[in-house]
Amino acid sequence: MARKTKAEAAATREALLEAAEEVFFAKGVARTSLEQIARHAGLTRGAVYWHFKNKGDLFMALVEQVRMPFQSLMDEVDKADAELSPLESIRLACHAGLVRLEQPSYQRILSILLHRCEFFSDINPLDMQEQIGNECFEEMLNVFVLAEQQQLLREDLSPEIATRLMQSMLGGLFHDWLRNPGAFSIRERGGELIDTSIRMMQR
Amino acid sequence: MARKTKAEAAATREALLEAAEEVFFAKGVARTSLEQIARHAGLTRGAVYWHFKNKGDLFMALVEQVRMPFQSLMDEVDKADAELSPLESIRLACHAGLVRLEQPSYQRILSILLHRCEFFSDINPLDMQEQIGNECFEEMLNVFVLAEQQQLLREDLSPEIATRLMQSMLGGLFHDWLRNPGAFSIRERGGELIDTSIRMMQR
DNA sequence: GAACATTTACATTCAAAACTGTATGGTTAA
DNA sequence: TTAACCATACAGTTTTGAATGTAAATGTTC
Repeated sequence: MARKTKAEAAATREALLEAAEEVFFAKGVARTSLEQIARHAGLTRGAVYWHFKNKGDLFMALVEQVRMPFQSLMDEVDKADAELSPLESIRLACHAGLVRLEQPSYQRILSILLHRCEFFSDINPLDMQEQIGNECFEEMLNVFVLAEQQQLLREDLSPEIATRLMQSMLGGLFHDWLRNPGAFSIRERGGELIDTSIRMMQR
Repeated sequence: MARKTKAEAAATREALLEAAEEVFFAKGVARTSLEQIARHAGLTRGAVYWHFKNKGDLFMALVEQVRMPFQSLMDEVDKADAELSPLESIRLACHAGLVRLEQPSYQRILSILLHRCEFFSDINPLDMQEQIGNECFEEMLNVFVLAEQQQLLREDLSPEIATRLMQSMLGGLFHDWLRNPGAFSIRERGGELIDTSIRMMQR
């Protein structure tokens, strides 16, 4: 095969990732072969083995794209309005997270990670799930601590429990929704749950 | 091989299910072969193909064991004390659910269903997850409606939203915990979340 | 800047392993 | 005697990783 330019090579790498995303989503990770991915991208397994070490490596590269730290959502909100109360900031940041979920690619990769893959030879998707969750937890906790310092939280609610409540609720919601995104609107139902949660939490 | 008595045959069927449970849990469903399951039970693939049609059939038989309708938890609570307020009934039923999760077999099968299996040829674990969730939802909703009729719920909280909040929160909690049951005590953390949720929900 | 050498970016081919489903065989409970 | 219960043997497919081929892009030298 003729050698491609660096830009073309990068493009085929992207094409492989996109193909993997689609086939993984459609058939699950375990039941898709590298052959199928390559063909779906109009290439052969040679290309796959050139750009990635193996299936696990390809999977890792795919999931690397979905890091959604809570911090960036907060920044997004703070930039729009710097004078928000901590609870309102959390509320809006959660809403911003829902908006991001409307991006189809984002949706598919998250769905693959949560519902369409198992163990791997040396890859453990559960660890990735946990890592992403922990990052968000730490960042949200800081804001809830701020809310408590300003005496905005109910007296019988600690920042730790508040954070866990939000995390678990959102996590469960995402799981349910990604299982069947057509069943209901995530912005609508998620928005309701977020708003009522925050409302119940404030003093 | 010599023919076994009916009781012995039933015992080997159970042994196969138990072996499947352990190997599925340890290696994930996709990456375990029927050979491995049979050997782990001290048998051969012949036994597997006699008792089950194929891997999907074996998987179905395994998951059939974990139906946990919310109703049975409520009954369990009602039997202990018939004069409970609806909110207290829900609270105790959720606690009872946490207790059931301590049963190792229960834990493993649920973990397989949630985290250790993908699609199948004709089996879709996501449908099972959804079905189990929906059953619990309907039953819990009824009790929350009762709570509203007795004016025990916050005025700004509908029974539907209350139910969804509890469901999502518990679902997210289970997912997190089953990912790594050693990380924290489900009864402790789950108990906290349940209690605070109910407390925040009441008028 | 032209000629040459070297990599790159894949396609193609090959051997090996793993897994499945079925078919067959043997023994004993019914 | 029959057929349940399971072991064993067999054929077939699928997938993987590595080896090999190759033409163009890139680097190097003068």
